[in-house]
Amino acid sequence: MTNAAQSHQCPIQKALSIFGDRWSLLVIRDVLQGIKQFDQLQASLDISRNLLTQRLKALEESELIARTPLKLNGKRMVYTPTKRCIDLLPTLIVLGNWVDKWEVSTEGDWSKGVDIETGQTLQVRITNEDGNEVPIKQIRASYDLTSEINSH
Amino acid sequence: MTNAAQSHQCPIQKALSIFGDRWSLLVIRDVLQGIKQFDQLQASLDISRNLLTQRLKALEESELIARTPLKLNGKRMVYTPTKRCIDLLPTLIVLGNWVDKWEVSTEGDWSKGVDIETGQTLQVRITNEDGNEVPIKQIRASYDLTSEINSH
DNA sequence: TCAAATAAGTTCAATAATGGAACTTAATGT
DNA sequence: ACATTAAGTTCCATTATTGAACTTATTTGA
Repeated sequence: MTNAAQSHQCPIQKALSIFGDRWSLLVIRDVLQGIKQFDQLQASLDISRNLLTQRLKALEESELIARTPLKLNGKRMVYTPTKRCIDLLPTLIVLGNWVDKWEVSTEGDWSKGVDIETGQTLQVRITNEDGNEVPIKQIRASYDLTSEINSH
Repeated sequence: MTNAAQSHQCPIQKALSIFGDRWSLLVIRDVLQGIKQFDQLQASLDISRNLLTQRLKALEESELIARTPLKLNGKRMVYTPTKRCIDLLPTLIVLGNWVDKWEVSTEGDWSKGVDIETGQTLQVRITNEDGNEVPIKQIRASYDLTSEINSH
């Protein structure tokens, strides 16, 4: 219980408090892919319906997903990503790139994002304020990782 | 149950199957920050000890964390990040940047990574193969998001 | 050297989260 | 009008997480 408070300030912790359960990020992925309706999400994810209801409600409250009637005052609903949700795309892309690099091929649609203009595969660069790429060994995460790198 | 198989091929799904529970990513964060011992991790995270045991074991099996005795044949253990774990840093940084952008300030150490050479804050760029930055609206995630962007 | 403190877990019972299946209610399509 | 589709809800079984006390071995310090 030494410094659990610190954890609470941490942005990673904050992010996990928003979509750090077993389903939310997959719901986000599907909504970003254009799946709009409850039953389609349920089928795509193979998630329990009551859980999907909960997750959608929570994501709506976090303003990551908007829930609007298909027709005015109708009961058929449509789920769409908000701007902040769309802004999670880079996160999903880096994560996808990591998996592609380190795990045996998963060959899904989501492997990498694609540049609409050129059709090219997207990459993620970590840069400093000068715009220069910073290699991982040169990153300090409030701790000097150069001493951490082992042989695995 | 339509295409749950598709989910299984997806790298996001794969990533979540490795560290997509409520604790693993925080364990990874702490280990990347240089926390090395069981009790220190437990105190920092305020996690139940038996769960921490489980998570460390799973992360070791996924080769994200190495568990080695502090002294040869000793019982005191040391947990360190593997290369693939260190390679998750960009993901953590993009995620942290997202939180910093969209959520009220959390002011933790982990806000952003830092370039050891210049001390500068790190940024994330999505680029195409030509090295040109690609704006989010120009990203296709197996679906054209330009039609998705709403007013939220 | 020997007792006290530290480290790394394990065990077990209580609580919370998730999963599965059937059910309700309203809107569509024919 | 009638069958079907869509969006949930309800309820129970299963699994995961939590909290606290307990074990075992290792250090540390008087």
